[in-house]
Formats: sequence, structure tokens, C-alpha cells
Amino acid sequence: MGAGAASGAGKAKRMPRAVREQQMLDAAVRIFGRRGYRAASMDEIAEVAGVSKPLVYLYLNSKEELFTAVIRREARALVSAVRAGAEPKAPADARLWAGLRAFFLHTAENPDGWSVLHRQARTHGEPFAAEVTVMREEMVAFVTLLIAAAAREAHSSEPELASRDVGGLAQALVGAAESLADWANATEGVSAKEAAATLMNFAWVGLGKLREGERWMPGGMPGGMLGG
Amino acid sequence: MGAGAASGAGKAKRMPRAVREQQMLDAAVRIFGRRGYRAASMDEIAEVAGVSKPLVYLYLNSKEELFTAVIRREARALVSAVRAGAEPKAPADARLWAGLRAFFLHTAENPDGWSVLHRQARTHGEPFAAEVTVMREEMVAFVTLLIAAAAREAHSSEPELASRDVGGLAQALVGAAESLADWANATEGVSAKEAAATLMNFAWVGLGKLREGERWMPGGMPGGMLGG
Amino acid sequence: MGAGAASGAGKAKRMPRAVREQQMLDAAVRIFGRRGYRAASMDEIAEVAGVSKPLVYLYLNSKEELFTAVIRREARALVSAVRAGAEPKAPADARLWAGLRAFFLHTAENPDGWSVLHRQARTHGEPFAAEVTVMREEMVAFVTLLIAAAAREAHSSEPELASRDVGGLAQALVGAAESLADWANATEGVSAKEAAATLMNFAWVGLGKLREGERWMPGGMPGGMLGG
Amino acid sequence: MGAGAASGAGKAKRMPRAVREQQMLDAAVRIFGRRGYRAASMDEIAEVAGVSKPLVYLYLNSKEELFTAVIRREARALVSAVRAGAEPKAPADARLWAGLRAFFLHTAENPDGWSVLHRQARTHGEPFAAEVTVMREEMVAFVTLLIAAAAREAHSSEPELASRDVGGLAQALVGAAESLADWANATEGVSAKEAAATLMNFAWVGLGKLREGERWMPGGMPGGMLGG
DNA sequence: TATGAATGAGGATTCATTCAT
DNA sequence: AATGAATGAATCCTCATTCAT
Repeated sequence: MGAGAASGAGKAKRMPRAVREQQMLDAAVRIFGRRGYRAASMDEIAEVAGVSKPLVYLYLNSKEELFTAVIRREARALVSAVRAGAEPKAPADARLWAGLRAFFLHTAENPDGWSVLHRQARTHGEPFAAEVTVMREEMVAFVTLLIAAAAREAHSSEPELASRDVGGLAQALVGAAESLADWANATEGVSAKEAAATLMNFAWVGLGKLREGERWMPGGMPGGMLGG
Repeated sequence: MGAGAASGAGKAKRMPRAVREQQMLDAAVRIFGRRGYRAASMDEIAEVAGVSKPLVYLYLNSKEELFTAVIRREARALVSAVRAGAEPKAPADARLWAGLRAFFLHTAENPDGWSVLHRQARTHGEPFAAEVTVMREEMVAFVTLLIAAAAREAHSSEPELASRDVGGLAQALVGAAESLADWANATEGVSAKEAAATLMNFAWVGLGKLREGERWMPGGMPGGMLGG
Repeated sequence: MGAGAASGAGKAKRMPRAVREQQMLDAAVRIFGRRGYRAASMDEIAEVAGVSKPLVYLYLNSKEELFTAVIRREARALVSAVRAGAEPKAPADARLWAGLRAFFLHTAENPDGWSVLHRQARTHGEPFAAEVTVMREEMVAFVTLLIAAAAREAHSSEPELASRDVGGLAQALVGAAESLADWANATEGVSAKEAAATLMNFAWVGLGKLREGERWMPGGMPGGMLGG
Repeated sequence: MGAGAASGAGKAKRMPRAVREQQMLDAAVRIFGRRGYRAASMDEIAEVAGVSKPLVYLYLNSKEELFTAVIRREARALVSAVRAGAEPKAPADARLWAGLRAFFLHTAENPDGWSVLHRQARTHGEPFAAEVTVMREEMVAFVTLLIAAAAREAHSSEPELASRDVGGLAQALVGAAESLADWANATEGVSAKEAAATLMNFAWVGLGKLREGERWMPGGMPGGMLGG
């Protein structure tokens, strides 16, 4: 009780607000992530946090605000993780690779937080979905940026990819990443690195060819793009 | 109101069980899709269905069974739609294209059903998630099959894609499709066809190159794959 | 389907009212006896009776009336059984013995009916308890009569048992019989005859001595009645 | 309303859990005893207890547990009352007499509790019946013990009563007592003491004679046991 | 004679939230 | 800084009962 903050789930009483708040958010992430917003009960959250219910209300006001706080904290953590991986001066492909690795690693290490962001928050009405949308747009913007950077680095003579195409591609990439994160979390023996590699290969190679002007078209060129 | 049965959404009483059941499922898809499993109330479902609550219980037994019935009906409908698009004898790329188009069309036309399948069912515990997993695996299998078929049709001399790669790719593709479906649903002015095209381009081109042996590797070939 | 009434649980349609009614009462005895009045559902009764619910209402009007009808039928059956055993001209002890035997036999053979009379009917409010009270009073009266008859037959010179005493004794006897019926029903290997013998021994012997003027008194005669 | 805490059944708020719990149990005994398990509503119990329904659930968890708690409390109270009356060193007849008096007094003073134990608990399925069976067996054991003690005290030379006989007798006695308790409760002007005396006379005298070897037998000794 | 379709009313249980200390 | 005591408002589900045929 002298110097040093208590950490862990001990039954320490009378600790500073900031610490208590984090304990509550930790508990909330866990419960919300596992049970979902509606099924999570303030009772259980308070119990897991090791405090009384009124204290949760004193600090976080309501279930809705608590959930929002959780979403924000987790979103910030994920975005930070992804950003932290990418050195600003590295080439675009290296940055994408680093970002993907960080993404899969973070989601694998924080399954409850990932569940809150990817499943729960988007599943329950407007106050929350918006919160995640903001984060997702940051992600999409990040990827869009990298695609553009890649194009610049290639200083190719081919026409730019239309910005609408870029938007769709970024969406698809982020969606694929999200889906793979779930898959990696659920599938025994699929590591974050493998998931990242799978996606990177797929994305980068396809992206390159697209830039070279190849397209698939209904009716297709005979022999198709698969032909040798 | 003389002769002739009322048809349409009117307040007709006393209709055969099968009909009433579909009305209930329609209402349930809507409410579950918009509110989520927990937040949806049997009261509201009954009201929207235009019947009393006891009748809902008489026919569908419990909230859980009702939700399961909804999931099954919607899953079946989606799978059928996707399958219906693809002529069995067409080349693999045409079949994938048709499947994607059907997928985006169906999800766009049945946003509530899509929400139930993609968001709600997977968000709430084991009885339901499993139900969707079955469907999703059907989808992944379908895509995996097409990738393999594409390879065969190309009768190229290059080595087969490793089956692990194929698994990851199929996952990524399905995930990207799911994500794009949400995006198309939420974004004004993005049609199902465009979404399908974006993904098809991305997927098919990348796939072709992958089969040709191109890979992205950490550390990368200088100049990257984007270079001309 | 030709001549002869269908009996048993078959699915015969269109049978005379009297028969259908008995089927319903049979089902009702069973369900009421096992579940209790409140827990028994008209649904289950109708199902066990092999008819639709509206028919039960058509014939028996309401749950309350149905239960009353059941009580009456079972009460009548039990009283008849007890009376049937006792030849009017036999000596009092023989008649009591015969009555007891019949009682224990009937309750053993109709556990559901006995449950309805002894447990369920008396447990649920006034309309029903009264119904059983009538029957019980008949029983008590029967026993009272026998005690009196026994006294007459003994044409002893000792003073009559006070009528209040007789009342209490009859109550005690009937109560003991009821209790033993439950015990015999619940205890593996205790036959109706044994139960009857136990009670008869106990009752008749005690009765005899009481008539002879022996009494137990607080403070007791030293050595007590047990002394040799 | 000035200084001083309100005591009694007033609408005092905020009292310690233990107190509130007893109030709830008091209310529950009353409602369960009068209406029966199924017909009793948690709403009414809460109202009679002077609290809100959620508080009842907070403290007693469910209707089932509440009923069980009630049964246990009442059973314990009855057994204690019966035991308290009997001085361990007194002769067997005095102990039986004291026990009977206490029994009839307690049941007369707690008709709702007695109803719960004797009627309601035994009428509704297994979780509850078992609870009472335990208590009843304690009673039977108590009586059995006294019969045996009586035999010892008499140190007579006659053969012991067979243990099976003793079992049946104890059952009959307890059953008779239960039945008389109902009768005394229902009949204006029958006091606990009178009920006890009636039974004591009947039981003790009969018991004595039985020990002396008298028996009633089918076919009987001519003239019967009633004869002088 | 017989039933498929339908409901009003009520009951157990849970939950987010607030007082009073 | 922290909590034991307490509740209004839903929510799921069941049941006795009735129409219309």
C-alpha cells in the first residue's frame, strides 16, 4: 500500500478515480464483448470490476455512456496499434504490411475488444454504430492513402485508378481484413502473421495488375485472365 | 366487402396456419434485423405481424425458435439466390460473377434479412451463430470450388495453389463480399452491380496472378509489384 | 366400426356424448391428480382425452365445473366401494373391517382419484373443498354409526361414550385411514390388507378398552396403562 | 412521527435485510397457506410484505426458493414446538402428551403455516414434498421412539411389538394427529387440549392393550372385543 | 358432433437506475 | 470515495376461453 499502484483484480479499496475507471472499462469490455450490449448486465460488470453498482453509475453515468466509453477506448487502441506499426517513411507496401500485421495481432490479443468493435457496436442502434463508423473510416482512409501512395511510388504512365474504384477497393480490403480477423480468432492454428500474409498477397498482387489496366468483364475475354 | 377475399396486408382474420406463419416470419425478420435479438420484443413482432402474441407462441414456440426459424428461412433464401444465378455449365468466372451479382442484389433487396444473417445471428450466442456458420461454410465451399474450377479451366502448367492458400482466399473473398454488401446498402448511389464488379475485378485479377506464381514478400522485391 | 362401442384410447370419432364425457373425466382425473388443479392445463386434458379443447368446453363448460365433476365422480366411486364391502347385517366389527379393506383397496387402485380427493380438492379454495367435505362427512358418519352399533351389540352396562368423544374418535379414525392410504401407496411392499389390519387392530382394541372406561389422564395413574 | 423509529407493521423503509426477509416470509406463509403454491402470486406476496417485487427476488431468488424457505421455516418451528414441550426425562406417556398438546397448539396458532406444511407442500411436486417428508419422518421417529420407550418402561414380559407394527402405528398416529389438527382448526369450539386428549386416550389405551397381546382378527372372536 | 384459429389477461422474472448514508 | 437498500418498467411466456365453420 505504500508506493506503486495496485494492479490486478485485488480487492483494494479507495483508489484514485482514474484507476477505478479503467478497471470498470476492463470489466465492461469483457462483458460487453462476450454477452453483447443488451445481454450484458450492469450487475455483472460491477461485480467483475470489483465495485458496487452505484460507483459505476457515479463514474460512467449510464449503460449507454459506459458502452460508448468502451467503444472509444477500444477503437483508439486499435487505430493506435495499426498506426504504430507503419513507419511513415517506408514504402507503401511495407506500411500496408506492417499495418495488417499489427491489426491481426491486436485483434488476436484483444478478442473481447475486437468483438465489441466489430460485432456488438455495429449491431446495436445508432448511438454506437456511428462511433465505430468513425474508426472504420479512419482505417479505410489509411488504406486509401496507401493505395494512392503506391501509385505515386510506381510513377507509372498508366491512368490513375478512378477514385471510386479506390474507395471500393479499400472497403473490400478492410472488410476482408475484418473477416479474416474473425477467422483467425476462431480457427485453431491460424496465426496473425499468416492471415496478414494471405491478405497482403491477394491485395497487393491484384492491386498491381489493376493498375496495369487489366480488368475482368462480363462475357470476358476468351481465355480469360486465368489463361497462361 | 361483398364477395371476394381480402388480399394484401389488410387486417384479414382467420387465415390458414401456413400463411400466418409466413406473416410472422416476415415481421420477425424486420424487427430482429433492425433491433437485434435481445432488443426485439415479441410484443412488437406480434403487432407488426398483425396477430396476438399467443398466436406467435402457438405457432413458433419461443423467441429462440422464432429467431432460429427466421435465420433458417433467410439463409436458405440467400443461398438459393446465389445458386440460382450460376448456370452449372458456364465457365468459372461467369459463375462467380453471376453469384456475386445475385448476392449483392439479394442483400440489397432484403436488408433486414441480411442484417439478421450477417449481424444479429452471429452476435448472439451459440444456438444461432452455428446456424449461420453452416450457411457461411456453404458459401465458402462454393467459392473454393470456383477457384479450383478456374484453375482447372486454365489447365496451366504452374503448380496448384496450396489448399491452405485457397482456404484463406475464399475466406477473404467472402468476407470482402459481406463487407461490401454492408457498404453498398449504407452508401447512397452504390448499386449491387458496381459492388459486384469491384470485387470481381479485384478478386479475379489477383487470383490469376497468384496462380502465375507472383507473390508479395516481406522485404519485397525492390520497386515492388506495382512497378511497370 | 360396425357394432360395439369403441373403448380404450383409440381415435374413434363421433361417439355418443356419455362415452366422450367419461373419456374426458378419465383424462381429467389423471391430469388433476398428478399436476394439481392449477398446474393442470385444459390443453393437456383435452389431448389426453383425445378430443379438441372446444369439445371439452362444450360438454363441461369450464375448468371449475370439470374439476367439480371429477371430484363428484371420484367421491361417489369411493363411497360406493366402501359401502359395497359392508354387509348391512354383519356385526359392526366385520363391517368396519370390510369397509377399511375396501377403502385401502380402492385408493390403491385409483391413486389419481385418491390424489384428487385427498390432496388436490382440499387444497384449492372453497368451491372444491366443500365437495369433499360432504364425502368425508359421509365417511365419518359411517364410522360413527359403526362405533355406536358396536356399543349396542355389546349391550354393556357401562355408560355410553359421550357423543363428542365419538365424534373425535371417528375423525381420528378417518384421518388415520387417510394417512395410512398415502403411506401404503407410497411405501413399496405395504399392501392394502396390511394397512387395514394395522388400523383395525389399533382402532378396535382401543375402542373396546375405552368403552370399558379406561382413560389416560395427565399425571397418569402410576404404572400407567402399559404396566403388566 | 417526530423522533423515534417506527415499529410494528407500518410502512417503514430501509430496514436491514434480515428483518425484511422475515417480513417476506411472513407474507409468503400467509399467501401460500391460503391460496396454494400455484395460485399464490409473487405480486400479492410482495404487496402483503410491503415491498416491491424485485426486492423479494433479490432476497429470495425465485418463487420456488421462496416456497422452500417458507416450508423450512415452518417445519423447523413446528418440530421445535413439539420438542420443546417434552421434557427428556419424563415418562413416555407424559412426553407424548406434551408433544401432542404442543402440536395441536402450534397448528391452531399458525393455521397458515400448518396449511403450507400439511396441504400445499405435499400437493405440489417433488422439490417441496421431499422437504416435508423429512419433517414428517422426524415426527414419526419421535413417536416411534416414545412407543418403544413406553414398552421399556413397562418392562413387561410380553413379546415386543414387531417393528413393522410399530411403523404402521406411528404412521397411523401421526396421520390421526394431522387429521385432528385440521378438524380442530375447522370446528368451532374444539380446543387443542381436547383434540390432544381425544387422541391420547385413543392411542395410549389401544397401545397398552396391543402390547398385552390383544388383537382383532378377521372372523373375530364371537362377541367381538367390545363385549364385556 | 366436432375443430382449427384466435385472444385477453395475468404471472414469473430481470434490469437499469436511484436514494440515503 | 463508496455502498446496502429499494423500485418502475419491461419482457417472455402460459392459460382459460371463445368464434366461425
